[in-house]
Amino acid sequence: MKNTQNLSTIFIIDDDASIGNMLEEILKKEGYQVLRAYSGTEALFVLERQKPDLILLDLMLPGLDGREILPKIKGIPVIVISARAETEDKVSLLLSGAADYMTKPFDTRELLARIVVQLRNPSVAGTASALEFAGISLSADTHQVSVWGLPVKLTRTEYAILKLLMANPSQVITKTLLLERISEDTPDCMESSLRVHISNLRKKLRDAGGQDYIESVWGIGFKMKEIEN
Amino acid sequence: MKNTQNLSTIFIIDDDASIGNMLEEILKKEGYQVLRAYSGTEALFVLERQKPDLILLDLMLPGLDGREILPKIKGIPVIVISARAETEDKVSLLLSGAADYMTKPFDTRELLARIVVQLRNPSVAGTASALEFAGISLSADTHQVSVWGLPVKLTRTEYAILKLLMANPSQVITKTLLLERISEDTPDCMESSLRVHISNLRKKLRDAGGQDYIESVWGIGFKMKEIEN
DNA sequence: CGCATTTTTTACCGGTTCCGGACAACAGAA
DNA sequence: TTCTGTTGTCCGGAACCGGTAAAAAATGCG
Repeated sequence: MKNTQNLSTIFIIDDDASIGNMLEEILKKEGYQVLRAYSGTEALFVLERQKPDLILLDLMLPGLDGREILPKIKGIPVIVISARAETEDKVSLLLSGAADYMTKPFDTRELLARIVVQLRNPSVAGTASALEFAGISLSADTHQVSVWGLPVKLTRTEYAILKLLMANPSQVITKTLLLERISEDTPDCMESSLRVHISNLRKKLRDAGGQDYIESVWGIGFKMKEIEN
Repeated sequence: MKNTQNLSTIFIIDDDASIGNMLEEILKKEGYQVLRAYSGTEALFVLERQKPDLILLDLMLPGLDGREILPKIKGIPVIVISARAETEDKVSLLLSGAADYMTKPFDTRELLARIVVQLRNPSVAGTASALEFAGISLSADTHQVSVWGLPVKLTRTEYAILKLLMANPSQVITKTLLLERISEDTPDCMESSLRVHISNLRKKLRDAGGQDYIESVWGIGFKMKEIEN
């Protein structure tokens, strides 16, 4: 069963033309859309305007190393392809955010299978465009939120928090997870800020909807309150 | 700081005791909760009552083959471990739903990294890490506990204790182990405190369920009481 | 540059939870 | 039984956490 309908876009980042061409050919034969980049800087440039569903990243790159661009990729699964077979390399790359690691030379059938595995994941691929929860509606494209029709003006952070909470209703979101998602690269110690943001968000929602929507779980984090009609 | 709170449960399905024991030891050292099963049928039986966060599945199993139980697992990532290195095996297993595939012998560091990759996934909305025992249900998602449907409000420590006890039902948990897991950053948290926590936990469960669920083993520790219907 | 908005820090309060001692109740050994 | 070590529970103080307001710092905008 091939992906003949749901053609996903795969981004090949590889300076080696021969391997890249072979991959492109195989992937296209499988019905995938293919993007190409031949250096790390080029890859980042492409990623600024396009959002592929999967990235095949060769580590040996001119200019920016693969290791350096991996942390800059967010929300897209990355399969690292490398000639290095040492465990240290695999471990460090996987822990740095890679979704999988294949050693050259590899069997293309296995690569194709592992690509399917990644694309099968409904994680970030289709970022839900609209969320709805007990009167709160949140649209991703317009970045607007309304409670029972009344528009509510939220700041960027408040919006991010609410989105994360509404994406997993009735599930506790850890404070650490919230902090990671909201302010990506601050080392630590803004747990107090989170409290303030939650407080402000609560207030705005309460002013618009008349009730408190966010529940705090002592010592753990926050969740959307279960509302019974 | 280490993730003391979010210890995930990993389910090892392997009939080979030596490999299984080694895995269990390593995983526990990493702070994971471990479940074991030694056959396919046993694995399915366990999965009816518990929902781990990840499954390590050895293909060579007595009775039900690993291939047969893989399709029955839904919503939990499965890392297949097998001695067969042929591409056909990898491909078929990956396409059948496996999240990853490791060939024996493998480097445990790589396995640990790949486990992290799977657990890192903002997992399927499905309820992971749910435990059920004689009317007590404990869900990791909502961080809530209920006895025969009645919600019980537990402290963070109480929750941790109960989770540890319920993860290994009818097995004595030593006081020292409980102390290690619960207050990771207190040098030697007094044993008297643990007694208090257990006492409070007992009281809350008793108030909701009408009976005492925790049994104390003189001089050793605690375990869940065996309850006959 | 000045101004407005947003984010972060700081401080404080009230409530929750934890700790560890005290002491009675209990189980096991002699 | 008596003695000894363990367990269950009560309790006060300490430490911690969460909510909010106000100030300070950072950011965006014209």
